[in-house]
Amino acid sequence: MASKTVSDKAKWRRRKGSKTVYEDNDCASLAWLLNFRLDEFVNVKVPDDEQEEPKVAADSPPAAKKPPYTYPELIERALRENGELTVSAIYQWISDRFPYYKANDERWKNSVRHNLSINPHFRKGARASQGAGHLWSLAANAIDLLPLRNQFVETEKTEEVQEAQIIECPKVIVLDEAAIAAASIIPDQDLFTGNTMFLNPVSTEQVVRECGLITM
DNA sequence: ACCTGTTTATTGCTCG
DNA sequence: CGAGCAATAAACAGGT
Repeated sequence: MASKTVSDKAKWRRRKGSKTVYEDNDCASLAWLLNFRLDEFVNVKVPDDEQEEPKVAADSPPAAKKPPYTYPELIERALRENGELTVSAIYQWISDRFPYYKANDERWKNSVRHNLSINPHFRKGARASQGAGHLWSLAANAIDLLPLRNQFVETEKTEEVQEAQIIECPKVIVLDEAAIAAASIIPDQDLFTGNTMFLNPVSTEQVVRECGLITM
């Protein structure tokens, strides 16, 4: 909070680093999605079934620790449980379960909004019935990728295979991205809860076309 | 005015 | 050590 006395020049100088990752080229930007985001979800956080809240959440004492979940994970869980939520409902869900976020603190809410915006895992839906804001839902159900990632986690050796796919087979990336995008808007089943997620019925082809994923 | 959503910047941490 | 990511902060625009 305090240390924000940076000159504008410094700001402009900085902004190259991590941004280029998902802006500069289509395939690479999607590769990162496959590469780390799903990996995180599968790898660490989502235990077999409903372990739900970490021990902290159950009946946590005043000095609640920060949950070992990233914001995307928290949001994802909220959305998996509820399908579609408004931003404020997501706030509610998180603060209900994690006393750490009980405080009416603008910081973590800002982070939640930030994550919703920048993370392709989340998809902005229709406007909420009343008030400002939209309904948010999970974009990629990763129905194919989750098991895939599990394997990778289990056997580290296969990491090379994974890399090879991403680097050597752009088409795979394109198709995966199409699958992800399509999965987000086609009725599908949630891997963990079994919830059916209905959104706009759009064909994979259409998604591919509209996203400009067909290059040849 | 407030809430929501987007974007940019910065910092800290992890990993190769 | 550099690159990349998560978290955080903040500015800004649009909607109600």
